Amino acid sequence: MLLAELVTVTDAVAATSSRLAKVAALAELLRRLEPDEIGPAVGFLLASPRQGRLGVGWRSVTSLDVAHAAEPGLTVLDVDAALDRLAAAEGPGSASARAAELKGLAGRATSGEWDLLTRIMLGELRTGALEGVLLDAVAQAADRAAPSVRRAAMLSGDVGETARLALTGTAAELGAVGLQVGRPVMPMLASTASSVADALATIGGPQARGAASIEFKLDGARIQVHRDGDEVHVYTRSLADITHRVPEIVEAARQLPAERVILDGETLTLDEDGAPRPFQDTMARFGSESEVAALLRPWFFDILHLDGRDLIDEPLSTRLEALARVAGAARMPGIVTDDVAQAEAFSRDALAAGHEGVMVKALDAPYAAGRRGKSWLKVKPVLTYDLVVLAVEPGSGRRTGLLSNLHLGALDPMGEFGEPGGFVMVGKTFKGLTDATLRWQTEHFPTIETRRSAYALHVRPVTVVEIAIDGVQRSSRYPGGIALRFARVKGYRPDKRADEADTIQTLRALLRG
DNA sequence: TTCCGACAGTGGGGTCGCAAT
DNA sequence: ATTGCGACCCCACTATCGGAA
Repeated sequence: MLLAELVTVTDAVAATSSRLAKVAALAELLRRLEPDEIGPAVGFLLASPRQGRLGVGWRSVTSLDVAHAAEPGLTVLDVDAALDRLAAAEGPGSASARAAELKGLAGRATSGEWDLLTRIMLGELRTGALEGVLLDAVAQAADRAAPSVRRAAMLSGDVGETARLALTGTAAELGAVGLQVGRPVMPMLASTASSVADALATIGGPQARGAASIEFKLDGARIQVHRDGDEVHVYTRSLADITHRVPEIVEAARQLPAERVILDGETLTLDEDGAPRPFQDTMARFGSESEVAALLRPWFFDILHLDGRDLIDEPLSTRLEALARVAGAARMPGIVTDDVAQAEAFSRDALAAGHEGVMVKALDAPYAAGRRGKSWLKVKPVLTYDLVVLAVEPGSGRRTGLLSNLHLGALDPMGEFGEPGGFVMVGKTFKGLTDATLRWQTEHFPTIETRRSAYALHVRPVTVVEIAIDGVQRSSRYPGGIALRFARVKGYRPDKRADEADTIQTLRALLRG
């Protein structure tokens, strides 16, 4: 198949807001693919090529200057082969080898094809169709039930292979795709609740008769651990195999009293007193190839398979019983209760121990791989501060033409970081903005503009905005030495003056809890 | 007819390894 | 030795479509 056909279809998909129309257009395309084109094409449609990391980012794409082809000629398999060569380049000279490969590809592509190719390589198509819509399209094209396609994709962790199987295999083969020890599963995800009481009410239902599992929520990295005898693999949330980086977790898995097991959990590093280290310190270890002093410790909160028995379709209550037999000291602290006061007390314990908060989970729910449903709710404390807008950046995509991303400053009353009474930038945010707020920003900020830079409109520091954050972290980027974590807008505060804003000292005090 | 679950988009912070400088 | 890039860990929130109620 020609790449140009994907251009036509993805343009059509982007042009309609109807998901049914997107699914129909994608299904029609999928039906026309040859079997060996399905894997590559699905990778393109998800902007997640099957080759994985290509070593190609925004910089390498935009620094190219090539004349494009006048007529389409590239096929899906041509592009797949070019991406193979890009992914294979490493070592000295690899950057120029990749640049040459990119240049060759760009020269063979029409400008429309190159536009699609760059979006594929940069990982964002923005056509309003990703995994969910594409899986529906696969089901439609293959004439299979959507849930069976989705389940196969989630349990195999591989949408491309699932599409190939659905389109070329039998329904029975698709239905036979299941858990396999050693092959990662898309992890189950959580929604957010505003309080433990709310979470318990949601989980327990209107009558709140059902109890829930309340568990510590740790500020670390998600891990999925597979053990088959002495063979152990550790995967990240995005299913990357990081076994070689975490020997201490491999060793811990080998100590478990089970032969074949799949566990879901979280890992982080502790300080000498056994208190959790900041997320940044955990990431320094988790992201590193080399062994350093700080050891990662695993905590397991779920079990998907135990010694020949799949548990994903069992209720959480059954899975927790199995986990209790296997995990020992590596079991995530948790209680089962229907009592709000008891759950809240447990949440306070989690926070007192230095953790993020708690998870509240429905005991009757199966392990819904790849789903972000209401069966798991996270509850974390939210802090709010009044900060001052220093600049605004124009938005992109559906925020094109609107002023979107805010630069936020804290008051510096003593002039520790500049003029007394000035402001120190502590982060940015684009979150929490409604369409109405975006329109208001776009009208308001030009009226107090002081200067424009390449990326932002700088304004007089007079606009106070209430910002919610989860906390602060060390920063080498910002002059105050801290950055906001997960900042989002709660609302503008026209009733407040800038000199009433919260101070950099107040925010810095959060660093040490 | 209204409600709500699921999805996609819009970007934020930091950390690492690696190649180029 | 330093710098810039790419990859990837954490993440909140709003708008929208279309099936469920």
